[in-house]
Amino acid sequence: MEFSKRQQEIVESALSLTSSGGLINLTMKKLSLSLGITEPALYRHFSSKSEIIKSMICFFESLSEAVFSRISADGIRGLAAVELFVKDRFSLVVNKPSLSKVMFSEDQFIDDPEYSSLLLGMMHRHKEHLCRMLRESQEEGAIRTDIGLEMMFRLIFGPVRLLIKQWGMSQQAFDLLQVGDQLWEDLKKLLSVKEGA
Amino acid sequence: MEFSKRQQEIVESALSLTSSGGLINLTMKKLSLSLGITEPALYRHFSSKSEIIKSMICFFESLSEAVFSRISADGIRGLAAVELFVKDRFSLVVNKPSLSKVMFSEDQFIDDPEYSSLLLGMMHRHKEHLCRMLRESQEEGAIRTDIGLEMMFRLIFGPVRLLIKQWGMSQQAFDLLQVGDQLWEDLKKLLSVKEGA
Amino acid sequence: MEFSKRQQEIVESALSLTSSGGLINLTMKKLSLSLGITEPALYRHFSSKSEIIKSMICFFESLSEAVFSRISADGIRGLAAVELFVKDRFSLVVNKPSLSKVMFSEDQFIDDPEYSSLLLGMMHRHKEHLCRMLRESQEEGAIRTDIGLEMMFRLIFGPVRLLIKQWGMSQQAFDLLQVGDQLWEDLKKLLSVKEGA
Amino acid sequence: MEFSKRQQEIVESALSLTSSGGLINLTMKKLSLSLGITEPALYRHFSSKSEIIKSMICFFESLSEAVFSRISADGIRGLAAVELFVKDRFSLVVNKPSLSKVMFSEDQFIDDPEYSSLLLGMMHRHKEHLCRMLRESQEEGAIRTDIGLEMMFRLIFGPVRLLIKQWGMSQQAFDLLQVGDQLWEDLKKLLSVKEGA
DNA sequence: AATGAATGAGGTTTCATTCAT
DNA sequence: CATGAATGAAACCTCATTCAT
Repeated sequence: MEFSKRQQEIVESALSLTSSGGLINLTMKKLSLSLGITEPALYRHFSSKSEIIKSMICFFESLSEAVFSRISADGIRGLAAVELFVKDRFSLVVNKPSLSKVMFSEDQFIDDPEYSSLLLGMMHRHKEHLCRMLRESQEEGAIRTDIGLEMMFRLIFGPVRLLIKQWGMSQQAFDLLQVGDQLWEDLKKLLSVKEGA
Repeated sequence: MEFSKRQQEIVESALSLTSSGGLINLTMKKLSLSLGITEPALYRHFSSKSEIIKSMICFFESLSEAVFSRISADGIRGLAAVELFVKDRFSLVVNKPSLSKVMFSEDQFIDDPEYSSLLLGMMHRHKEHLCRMLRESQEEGAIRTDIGLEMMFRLIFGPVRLLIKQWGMSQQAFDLLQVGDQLWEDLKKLLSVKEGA
Repeated sequence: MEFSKRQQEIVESALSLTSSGGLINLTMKKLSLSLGITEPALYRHFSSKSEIIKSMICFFESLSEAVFSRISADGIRGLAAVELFVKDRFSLVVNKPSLSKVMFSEDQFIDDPEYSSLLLGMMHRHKEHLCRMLRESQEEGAIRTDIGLEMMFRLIFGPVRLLIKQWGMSQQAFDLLQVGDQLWEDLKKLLSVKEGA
Repeated sequence: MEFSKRQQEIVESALSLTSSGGLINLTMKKLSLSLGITEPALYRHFSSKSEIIKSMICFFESLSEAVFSRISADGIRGLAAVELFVKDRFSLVVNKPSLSKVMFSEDQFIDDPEYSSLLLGMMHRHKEHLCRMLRESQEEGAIRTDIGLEMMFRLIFGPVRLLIKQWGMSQQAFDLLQVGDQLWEDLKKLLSVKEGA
């Protein structure tokens, strides 16, 4: 899925519009205005609004894949890898706050099965990556083994998602990186192997 | 905020439409069709679409408040109260699966400050209730005290929200009540006071 | 297929637009303007442009069916019935010249199978009616029997159609009723049983 | 009116598009796609869409003129010449079925006086050619003389046009060449000088 | 000879809403 | 309490065409 420069600009504008007002706010007219072109011009680059929305989703996928690849290339595994991914999510969102309102907003894409299948696929791949890392962590003895991998995934990424959403909804009222670090510390406390055991 | 019978029917239909296709799918035309009346008739009961949307949000609030009141009336406190609330969320959603797609979809309502302030208020009140319960739990010695209340709220409700979302997106592919029980068991493991301490 | 008064007005306006400029000239905007209403108002009466076009076709069908019924009710049969139908076509077109440009313009409706099947059905029913009349004529001994019914249908209605089209394309340059009478006289000459036989 | 090779390709593609879906289906975009080039490239060869449409009409004219020339060059006259022309129409259409849907579709070109005058001229020239042939036939005593030339033109070509249209609309459901031969036989029966006279 | 990018006009349709009845 | 008819605004998209390259 290669994007031309113009296509990238369009997807970025689309993300920006979506972040401020949801998918409802993403119209071809507003999109073209925000790019300083006319509506028909958009259709030179994407055959439909659908394609633009799907490209937004792919853009997320590519962001995540990039992190997974980097982590893998650096030979990082186990809990350290999970930590890197989690903290990358936070800094991603801090550097581009508009993402915080779109990144975990699967609901908005429910209406079209075209989108939801794309999203489900993406979520599934993320989960696979992370469950693998968590398995490595358990094998290393870094985290407790009395909780299933799927559940552990939820226990970690549920709070991460909620924190990012709170940050977005509060208009960035707190320091996400700092609270994010704290969350990770607390997660480690919870997930570490019980001392007495 | 009292609702007439007709108004309740309208809000229920609105929820149903929103759950299948998001807010984008909630139009006055579809709403009137699903109720077997005409569009102008809706305006007899609500002055605008906005009012209907806000009523949907209030409906959620009332559902939650009812649980909090019942819990309080029964004299239940602390971790037991949290458990009741969490499990109530699961059974709520199981009994009305359409709710699973609307309940934690704050994103869709971001666009209008009118809605987001309502939602923020609601989320804030929930959090207050739950943080109070968690404080009680800590005071009872039922859960660890090395984690802040706000963070503990996220650690519990992040996974709860994510699980419900997974269930909704997977087309109810698994037994939410059973996995929800397991989640609660695992949460108790994590949050219980460490034995060795 | 009952039409409300407003629907009839719309179909008439649509026919008028189509007659001057073909289907290409039939747009919802022009249609609404010619009726003095706005575009959305049209959608109260027809769910789509397609429905309007199909109603135009049905309108033709009803015109023809009315003639067939009248002929049948008057107990007219055989060649006299054919003559009545043919001459009715001419006076129909003379009284509403715009029809001459739409009546035999099946080509314009080719693009949508929805339309062409409607048209084919209509043409087929016409042919059935007329072939029956021609059979009666043969049985009465009014016309020759050395030519098949289908072919006789073409030999009669081919020229009728062509004459009407010539009249329409020439901007009504000649007296259609008079030339039409002449055509019928000539057709009778051709089709009458050969004297010498 | 000389056409470059590329221009011929364009006109052929235009005919093909028009035959499947009418003039409405003839857009510069589809035309360019079907030729594997871009839209602006079309403007290298034709200054406008109008010119392409007019070229389509001229293409028909040239097809007909070619037949008339050949007939004339072969020294064929009278009824034999008419027969040749009629049968040429049938085989033309059989060899390129798409033509059957465009050839007698004058309606689609009515909207623009630019086109209709071209068409009227062409139809007029055809009629002149054929009326001349018919006059020769009468003079030869091959056909009856109690019917005017113009009317005889209609009596012959009305059925020919209708047959071709029926063939096109029926998706080539019958053997046009065979039924066409039968039509010609029947026409000869009708037009031949009455035996008894 | 052809392309990539763009445009103004206009296409069909849907939106929330109003008003007379 | 409800309807039928209508509306202005805006939705997505396609049209023929142009222009710099």
